[in-house]
Amino acid sequence: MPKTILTLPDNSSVEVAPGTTGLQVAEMIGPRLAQDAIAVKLNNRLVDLSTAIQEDGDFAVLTFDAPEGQQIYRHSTAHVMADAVLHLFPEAKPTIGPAIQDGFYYDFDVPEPFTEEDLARIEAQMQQIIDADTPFVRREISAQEAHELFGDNPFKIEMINELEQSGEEQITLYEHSDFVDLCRGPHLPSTGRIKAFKLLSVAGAYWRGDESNPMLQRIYGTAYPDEKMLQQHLRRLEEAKERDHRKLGRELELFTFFDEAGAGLVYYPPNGAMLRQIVCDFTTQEHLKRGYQLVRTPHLIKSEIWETSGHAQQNYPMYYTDVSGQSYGIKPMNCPGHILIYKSKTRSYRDLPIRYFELGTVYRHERGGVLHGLMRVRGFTQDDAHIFCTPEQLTDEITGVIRFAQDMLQTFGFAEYNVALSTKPPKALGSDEIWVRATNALTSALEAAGLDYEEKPGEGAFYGPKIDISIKDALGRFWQGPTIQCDFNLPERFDITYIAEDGQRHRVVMVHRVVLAGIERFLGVLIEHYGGSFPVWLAPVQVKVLPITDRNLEYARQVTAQLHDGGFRVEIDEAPATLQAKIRDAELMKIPYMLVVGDREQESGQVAVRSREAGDIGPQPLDEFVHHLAAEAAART
RNA sequence: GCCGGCGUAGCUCAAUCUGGCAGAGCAGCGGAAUCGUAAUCCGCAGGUUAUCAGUUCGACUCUGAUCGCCGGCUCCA
Repeated sequence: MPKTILTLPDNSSVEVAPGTTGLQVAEMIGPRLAQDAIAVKLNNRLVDLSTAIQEDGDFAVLTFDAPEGQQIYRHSTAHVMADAVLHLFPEAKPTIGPAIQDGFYYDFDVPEPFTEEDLARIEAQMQQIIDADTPFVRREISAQEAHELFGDNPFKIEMINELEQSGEEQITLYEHSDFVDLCRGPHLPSTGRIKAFKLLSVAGAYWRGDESNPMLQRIYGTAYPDEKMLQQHLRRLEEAKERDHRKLGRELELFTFFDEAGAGLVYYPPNGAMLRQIVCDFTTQEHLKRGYQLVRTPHLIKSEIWETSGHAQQNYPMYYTDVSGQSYGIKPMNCPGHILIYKSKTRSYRDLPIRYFELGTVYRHERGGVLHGLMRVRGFTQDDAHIFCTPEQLTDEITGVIRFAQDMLQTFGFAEYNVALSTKPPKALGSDEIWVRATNALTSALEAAGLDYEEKPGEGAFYGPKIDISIKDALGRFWQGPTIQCDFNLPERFDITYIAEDGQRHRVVMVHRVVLAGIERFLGVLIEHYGGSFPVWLAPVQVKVLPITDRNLEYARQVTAQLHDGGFRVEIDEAPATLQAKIRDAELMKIPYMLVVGDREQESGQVAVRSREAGDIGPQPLDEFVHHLAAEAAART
């Protein structure tokens, strides 16, 4: 009797009769696994638990622990949601409903947008469908049949046409009870397997993300294998709200916007301006250490330069101003300014690489709907540098930038990041040779740094390949961080060259790179990462001195002055309030250290230290505290 | 820019649905109290209800436009 041999993830293998289903194999491995099983991965293909296995190969049972398992679980929930929506809104046309990070959505074409109230009704209907526990059934039909089945849904017809064009002969359907959807699958065995779900929000979304297409109504939701995990997820969302940099920014007086002064334009009151300055000073010093040279370029540049750079023709969202018949563009990027400085002299190969650094403030007219606190603004400052080098120097330069970025991220407490390499897009400038060379430089630099990276083929800019690093914050969310872009375009447009050993002019290679990237966005991420509780080296106010009574004011002022003279950021709370009230105020402002000074401290020349993290840690001589504080600040922890 | 939801004191919110004198807590200011590790007490002040226009005897409330914010789409550092 023939046997099918399956190799399990632990490299052991099992032999089963051909036609055994994935679920049966899972049962053989263990009843618990069978219970948790969502689908099966067979030779890297995802299949239903009910699929009969006819081939040898690698076999894995997917549970919710696997990313694919989560996606399948949630996508099945999306089907159930679509079913519920059609029950309640028979005129709705379902379109697509994929699983996404932490959940799923489904887009519908409906005459009237859904309301928040509709979500509760849809949830109730979904629960009924789940309680009915009907199986998800896979079915394959011909394209012809699919056209008939989905004839009244132009979105599904569009997808069917595309499937046909890509050579699919059979169209796969999944159905449960009377709901049928075009779907590759796989799915859960039955609706009853969905244990905990919640619909979260409604929003408009364009069909296929293209704004020339009709706008659909999207419902976001999430699903987990048990109520506890769902509640945990919802708590994380609540926690994220508490750490929202917009809320903390107001409470800690870090930044603000003025409705009357313009959207997306940031104002920094003293605390925020101090934090920003600390970050800017730090990145400037770190650049200087690494052989970058400081340059400075104006905010206004004649529009002709923006024509040379190509921004004007691209309709880049720039601000322009016209004075006495001369048009100026407010810079949306720092590169042209740096290029002008480079071009102001003839450069020899001996001069290269040249690394120009500027905390460059740029303005971009971002569309109204995309502005978001500090994360997306219209005026922002980049820790921007441009490296002008020879093709041979590219690998070393990029390696240096990656190391730099790693150091900086570590200092700010970001331990994890994702790295993406975007390569040559279909429409690109520059020779194949230079693209290969630059792409190799980027990959070998990534390998030299020992970084895992995801390759995004064809996603580079038209002018060159790039590396994007996104950083993971304390809540596990990823944010766009450092980027490194090779540029073959501007060196051509501005005709920038160097004289090589052969005495001839050669085209320079240009690298654009930011480390913290937009300082505003970086501060936003930093605020959320630390939840506003900044380490001593970053805290706008490091120490608050709290005199207990008016008798202690004079001593408290001495303590304050001594710390201030020592270079620390210190404030005194002279308000006629109780100690408890002063402590509360300082705690709410998340100040790292409070120094309580009363009669006892005054007599002994000490300070009673209260730390944000550890609470009351008792009296000590001021010198001892200063020593400790200086060490903590210097360690940047 | 698009879809939807919003905009009341510095902040958090009431009154808006059903048009009829805009109200509270915190913060602020004044005073009393001088207190030992997360809110002392009393008092005062604070508003062209985002802006502009319309409907109405009368608009925070209804309508429209503009500005701004929020959740998304798209874009992006």
